[in-house]
Amino acid sequence: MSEPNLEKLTLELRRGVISLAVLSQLHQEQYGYSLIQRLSSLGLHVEQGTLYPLLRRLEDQGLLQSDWRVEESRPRRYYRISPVGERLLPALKAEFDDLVRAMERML
Amino acid sequence: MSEPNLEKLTLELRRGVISLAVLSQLHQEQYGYSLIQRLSSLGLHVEQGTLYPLLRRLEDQGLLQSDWRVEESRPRRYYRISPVGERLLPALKAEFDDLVRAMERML
DNA sequence: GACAATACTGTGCATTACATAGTATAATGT
DNA sequence: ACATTATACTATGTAATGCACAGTATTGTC
Repeated sequence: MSEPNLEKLTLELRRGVISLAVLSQLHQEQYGYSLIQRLSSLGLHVEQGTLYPLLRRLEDQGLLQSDWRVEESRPRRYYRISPVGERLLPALKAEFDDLVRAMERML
Repeated sequence: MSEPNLEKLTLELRRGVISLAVLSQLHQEQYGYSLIQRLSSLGLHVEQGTLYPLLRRLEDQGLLQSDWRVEESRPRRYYRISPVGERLLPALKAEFDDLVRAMERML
């Protein structure tokens, strides 16, 4: 019998919503580090090793846009949601709401 | 650029909650096939290839118990939540509620 | 000048939903 | 009587991804 791990299960719970959370926060542009702090302040803790690859994946899929800026005190890559992402976000929100309602019927 | 796939994202969304949904429905014992139908009627569609391995994993982790019955018309494996699962379920529910609240703050 | 905070990149592992295929029995239709 | 559908499960392989871990480098702060 393998360990019954609450953390493993909650990990899976969080997993799905992270993309949604990221997309929802990038109407205003953000760089990775600031986004981590923002999500954290909203109650969603995401590791660097999770967020940075995720941002690259989402950009690779065309849902985000980014540019690298060196003018500021420190070089940063700024991300914002793309038009494709804007179109997709409401559908994803709707899916999430459906899921929440389904879970409410169960619990 | 790889395809921006809504299905891929919603897949990830559903992924985490499936375990929670399964645990929540097994206060009354169920066999796999009936559970699939029950979840489906509640709005959560789960494939056989997802549920059967999941049931075995959850049992392997000690969150479920099962027994194989041949007396009935057709042999079936009945699952129900274990005492360990009962203890863990409220914590998992709480995590889910936290997540939902965090998402509400974002969307 | 040591230390923490900031900001990013890269590699590798473990987990898991699903696709797909296969097995087998019971119920239903014609 | 026979075909089809619904029931019920097992098994294998793949792709995706969160995180651990390691590394790089700059900027405050004490």
